[in-house]
Amino acid sequence: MGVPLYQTKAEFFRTLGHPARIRILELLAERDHAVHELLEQIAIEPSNLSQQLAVLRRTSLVVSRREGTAVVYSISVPEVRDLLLSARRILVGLAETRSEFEDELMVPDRR
Amino acid sequence: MGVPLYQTKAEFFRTLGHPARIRILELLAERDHAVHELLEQIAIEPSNLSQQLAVLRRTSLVVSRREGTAVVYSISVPEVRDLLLSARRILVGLAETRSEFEDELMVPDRR
DNA sequence: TCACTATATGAAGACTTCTTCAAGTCATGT
DNA sequence: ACATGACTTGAAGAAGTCTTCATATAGTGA
Repeated sequence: MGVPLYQTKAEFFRTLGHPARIRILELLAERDHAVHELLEQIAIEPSNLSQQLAVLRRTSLVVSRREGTAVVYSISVPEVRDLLLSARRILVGLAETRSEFEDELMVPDRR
Repeated sequence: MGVPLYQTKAEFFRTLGHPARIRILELLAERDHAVHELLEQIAIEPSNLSQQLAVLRRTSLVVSRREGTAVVYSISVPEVRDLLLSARRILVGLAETRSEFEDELMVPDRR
């Protein structure tokens, strides 16, 4: 309480605002992954991956558990899937709008 | 198209990652607003508001038109509403998770 | 216990984003 | 033409985020 919702929302979106973190969430949306599995899919340094996982952990978007020698991550809020889908839809919409606009620019006199 | 989708998505979420921009989108999701109307609702300096509107314009999330002496903004992608709702749902979920956890901390020995 | 692999953390410089200030544009009424 | 109100823009320092490096910790098997 105290912190206004729009502030919290902004912080939330900011934690999604990084390519590696998006990829992590997309992979975890499919199924749980150990850190070394994420590392195979995402081309960044291990310590950088760890940092990004830490960001996601801080906001409780993911949780980790140790399994023997590996650490396995999973999404803690399944609704994140909807959000990522929503975002994709919006981006596709924006891309279309933009390319229509570019068409007009390319063929300006054609009705 | 060159730029990978997760990169584009990250940029998109980053443009949502600011309290003023969230408020702007929420207000515009209700109805179109002139800049001076936004200014009444959002407590920031006019030039700051303008900067934030510029960010939203650059990503084509909003469009502006001049109406006489005023400039009126509107949302260009209606799906943004779903996204904001999705986000709210997730945040509520997270808040609940966290407060359950805090309950455990406060009453640790009680089953 | 030691060496090894898997992962996390702290710190620092590079880089980006914010806020504010000063100055600029654009319509309107006089 | 000018003054005014409504907004925008560019620049600059402050504040925040990224990436990398060095170091730390936790299991595992020899």
